Amino acid sequence: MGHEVLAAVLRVRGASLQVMLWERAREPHAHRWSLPGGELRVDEDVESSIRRQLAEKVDVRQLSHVEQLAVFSAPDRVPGPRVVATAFLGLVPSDVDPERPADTEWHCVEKLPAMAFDHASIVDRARHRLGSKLSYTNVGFALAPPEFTISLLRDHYSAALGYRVSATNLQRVLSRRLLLEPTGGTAPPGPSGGRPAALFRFSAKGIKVTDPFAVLRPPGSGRPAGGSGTT
Amino acid sequence: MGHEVLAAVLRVRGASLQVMLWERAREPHAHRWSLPGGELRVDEDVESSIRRQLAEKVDVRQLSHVEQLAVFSAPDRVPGPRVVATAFLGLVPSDVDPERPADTEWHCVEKLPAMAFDHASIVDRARHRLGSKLSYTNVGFALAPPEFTISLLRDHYSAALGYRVSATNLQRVLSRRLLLEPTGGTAPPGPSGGRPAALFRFSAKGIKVTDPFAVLRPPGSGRPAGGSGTT
DNA sequence: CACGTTTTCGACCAGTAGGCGAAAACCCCG
DNA sequence: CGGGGTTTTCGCCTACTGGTCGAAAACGTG
Repeated sequence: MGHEVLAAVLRVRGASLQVMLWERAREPHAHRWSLPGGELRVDEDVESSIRRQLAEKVDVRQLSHVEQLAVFSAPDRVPGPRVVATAFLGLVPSDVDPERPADTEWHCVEKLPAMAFDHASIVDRARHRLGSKLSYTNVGFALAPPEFTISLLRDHYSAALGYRVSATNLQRVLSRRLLLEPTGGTAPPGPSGGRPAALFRFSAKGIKVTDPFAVLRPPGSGRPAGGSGTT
Repeated sequence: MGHEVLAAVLRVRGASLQVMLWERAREPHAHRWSLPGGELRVDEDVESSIRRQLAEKVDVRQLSHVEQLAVFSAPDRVPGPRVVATAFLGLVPSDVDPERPADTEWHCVEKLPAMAFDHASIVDRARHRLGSKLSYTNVGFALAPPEFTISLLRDHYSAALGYRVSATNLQRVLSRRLLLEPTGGTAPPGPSGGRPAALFRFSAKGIKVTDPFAVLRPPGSGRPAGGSGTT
């Protein structure tokens, strides 16, 4: 029974969320688009494996986030011999455009091309996971450059979530979690003028929220923003 | 490369959270305790597989919740040929005590016995996941009988979370999500008297929260308890 | 220098959870 | 049968959160 690793690598481009896809040259499912990945080797765990395989497509240093998504194991998910897949979610900041082989391209997740095997459902799962985690973790910073304006961050959140978010709110929420640190610099205003935006960076001093907030907290532990995220 | 499925099946007993373990009779790791599970067959997906394998230990109808946890894939996680494991989290209500084979026993998660392979870390992961999901989903009901008092529910939450929760708060939080439905009946008071507690059941009319709340919501969507849990 | 544009900030409101403390409902005992 | 102990239940208050709105700040352009 084979085991493969696959990754839905997402990034924000303009106002849309994109996923990195790879056009299959060979049968089965030739000319359909698939997720990067490949067979798990005997001497590596799944995370090492996906990082190794992604390195062929993008510079791994540019991957700002990698996490396990789920196992896809329907017996007939690929034709031929049985293959179980461990799927990952990967994120790339919006300021880098990694060199990539000619057979890979970024596609908007809203209108995916003809996808191979069950890869469309993996992309869906990745979108959903990203959307869920955006609000209660700090993975949002994995989508943005090291220095960014609140407007840019808002646009990224909007693209990933699929609905408009308010810059006022976003800034306040993140500030309360001590995640925003002003760099002092400002970004030049756009061609139509406007007040120059202040630049921020992600503050490592902040609350690192990996897991959801506990709604039911230990007694006397203050409020959510007081920092009760486990880890 | 082999693939196995394993489950950390948890339940609350009194004030402690327990996990179902199985004592290995054969080498390797004979007499150490391990999680139920076994090899994935070629004609089943991982979830079907874990349900089938758990059926040998407990009545599957008593499993109130099953979900994928993570893949454990360190090359040397088990001696001998490579085996990748898909781990699950399972929950059993506290009112049933399934008949079980003589070689399986419930152990308090606080003081686990000598565990086989990497199973201790899987139990840890399961505890952590349950704790996280308790507050923002309704998996809490999977730990309780179909009819329960608020005090019982509070005790279960306390056991699973590892800290005291207030019954007042718990009731209010769950009520706001429309998850509590009074049955009308009352439970007899304990041996030391006291006001009889009202019985509740889990209301299917309520907000089914599977994913975390969105802290940043679409505009004009009201408040968290207004029901913005995705799905 | 008035105007449009974009960012930033402050104020207000509704809703949420945490923390009491009092009242209700029961048992037991004298 | 009434008082004391026990447990549940309910109401009130506070702190804090996120959503919304509008005004002020800071820039370019005509």
